[in-house]
Amino acid sequence: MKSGFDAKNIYKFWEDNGYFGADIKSKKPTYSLLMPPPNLTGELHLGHAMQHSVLDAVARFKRFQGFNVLLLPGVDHAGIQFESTFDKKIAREKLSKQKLGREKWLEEAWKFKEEVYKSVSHTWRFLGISADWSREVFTLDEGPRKAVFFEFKTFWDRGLIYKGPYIVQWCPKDNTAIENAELEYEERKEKLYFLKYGPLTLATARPETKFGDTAMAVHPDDKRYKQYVGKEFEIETLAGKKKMKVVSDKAVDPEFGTGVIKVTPGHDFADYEIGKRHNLPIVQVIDKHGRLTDIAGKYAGMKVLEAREAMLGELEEKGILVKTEDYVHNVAVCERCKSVVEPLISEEWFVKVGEIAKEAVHEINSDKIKFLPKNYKKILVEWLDSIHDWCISRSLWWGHRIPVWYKDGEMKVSLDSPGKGWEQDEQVLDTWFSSGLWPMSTLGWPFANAQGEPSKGKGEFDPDLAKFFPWDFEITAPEIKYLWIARMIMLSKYFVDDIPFKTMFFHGMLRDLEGRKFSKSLGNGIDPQYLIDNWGVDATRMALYTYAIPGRDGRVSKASLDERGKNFRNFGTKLRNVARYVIDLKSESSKVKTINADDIWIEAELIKTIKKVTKNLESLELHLAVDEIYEFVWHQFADKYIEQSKGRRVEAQPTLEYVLKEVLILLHPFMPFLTEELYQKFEIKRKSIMIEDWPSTSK
RNA sequence: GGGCACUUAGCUCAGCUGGUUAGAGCGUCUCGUUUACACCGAGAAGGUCGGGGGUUCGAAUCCCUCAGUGCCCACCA
Repeated sequence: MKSGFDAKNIYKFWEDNGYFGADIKSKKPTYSLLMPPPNLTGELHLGHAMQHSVLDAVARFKRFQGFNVLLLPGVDHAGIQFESTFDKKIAREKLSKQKLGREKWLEEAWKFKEEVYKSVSHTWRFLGISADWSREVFTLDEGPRKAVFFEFKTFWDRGLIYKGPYIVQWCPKDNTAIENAELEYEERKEKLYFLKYGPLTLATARPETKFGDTAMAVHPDDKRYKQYVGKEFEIETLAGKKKMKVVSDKAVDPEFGTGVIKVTPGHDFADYEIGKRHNLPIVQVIDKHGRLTDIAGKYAGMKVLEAREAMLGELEEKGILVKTEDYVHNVAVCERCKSVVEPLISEEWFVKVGEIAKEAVHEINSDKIKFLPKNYKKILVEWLDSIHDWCISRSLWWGHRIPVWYKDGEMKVSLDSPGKGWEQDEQVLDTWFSSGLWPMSTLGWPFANAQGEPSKGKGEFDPDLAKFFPWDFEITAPEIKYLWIARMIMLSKYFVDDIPFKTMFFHGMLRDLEGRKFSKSLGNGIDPQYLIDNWGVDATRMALYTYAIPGRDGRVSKASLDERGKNFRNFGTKLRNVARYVIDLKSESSKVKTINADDIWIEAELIKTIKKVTKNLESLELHLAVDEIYEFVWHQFADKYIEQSKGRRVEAQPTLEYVLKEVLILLHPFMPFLTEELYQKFEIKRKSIMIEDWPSTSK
């Protein structure tokens, strides 16, 4: 290495020497790691820094062990999240979607994406991530675009995709349908209103949906109301009198409220089902902006909560509102923007995933995937067992546009425009529709062969897929286990008939001291760059590894991270001083090798440490590996052996050098920069510590 | 309502395929200006491993139970 030893130079030195690249022609055994693509909505956060550091440590370890390692990097376009971040940004510049128009908006969005990407990319290099940058993928790249089209086309041709008006969870703020898995529930203290409907009284939390009621329902076995079932009554509404039937349905809980419910098929999932069973009409009361429609008369245009407040007086006046009770229940909110979602009817695209999920369950139950922690196997199987059709359309602009074209009532599935006059579907595909293909689309699937034909699977025409798939290692946060992990397992099985990865590592969530997730809105985030600036990259990585335990959340604060950062910074200094003592200040080595009890002891301890660290790395318990090396270097090698060597320095020199060199290699996966710097001080050496061999214990 | 975790020193946490006096970092206290290092060294105090019960020669580690905390899923209007 020519110039100085700062991290930047070291990183460039590695990159220039091609140490990060995977070799498709290599005869060595393969070990592949897939980076979970971070969302391009801001800088990398601590969780990213942790998972990417883990990937890097494993990658470096496997290289030492002689594997042909592929660590493939990439980023995700993150549909809803990116779009709302970007819209907020342009709102500050007094711009909007309406003002810009789709084309211009997309143009600006891509510029913003590049901006954010730069910072992410910079942080990766700062962290020392040894990824194969020549293979980096963005989910909106041409490769994934074709993969997504292939996915859509295949589902379409096989009749698994359908479009139609269905009840969906609608986020009025993001203005798009979202999935159940994208919801959160918040406990709210609200009121339960008892309303008089003809001869019956019923309880509801949502009087504003009254305009959309098309029936009343009771439980079939409820003796109290048997006489009313099937009959029609005239009831008083705020928009005049209206005829309404009483139906019986087992979905009604006779214990709740009065045992009677109003059925609003347009704005409630359960009611929608009841409506289907009894052929009830659907009336839209709430529009896609969360406001009441014209049918609500003078309440039209009001937001849901406003309308609810506003209509209470009139309800009471007309004697419809009988009483109110305090009521605590869970309200569904959008996971991204936290606004209350409205179930409503919308024209959306769906995939029938039942059979695909079944196959995925078989795959998981065959234990070909090792889950860490292992209880995630059960968690995923349970979710897949009760899966419902996947709503894949989003009313957004940022994403893969639905590859369907219309002209004169005709419709065509095509990647690009079929010709003049064809209009493309306005909607884009759910982000996870493309992310679910990540394990394959990153390897060139499905058009990897020379003929440009879709591949049938891991065949001879897909050299990358054949070589690196399934991935040996994948890591992620537990929060996207259904959205992403389950989808990858389903889609891999369906399209290439295999598992996507052999080991699936779910790390814990880093939380603040109150146990809350880190989020921009809470402002409790800790920037990894802050830690790097204060304690250095290597120390930051070490601190993060102590939290990288499968399935265990970690509570951290700036202070607690500073504490660990400082500790490992000190450890780095310790190691630097050890190296100074051993190498810089070395006296002549003894020609005759004399071994005493101390030498035998330290070598035995070293062997023990190598064994433990190797085992811990194999089992992906990085926190234990870090602990072992720390203990050995500081308290055995430095405090004991080096202290005792001072009286017999010349004799001890070969052992000092031997142990130090082994230690540097053991530590390199975790502290790559410092170990490379110190390694370069040895006179007889390979060009880089990265091309050393993992210490052997057979000595 | 269902499921899954967690509860170990003042703080944040390791350890848990059962086995010598239960560990780390930080914090606290005592001592130390030795020629790698004060971003240091030597040493000390501090825990009935949430409560109770069981299995065992032996349990922080396995089983049952209770309590508290957290997370996930479902969701009743």
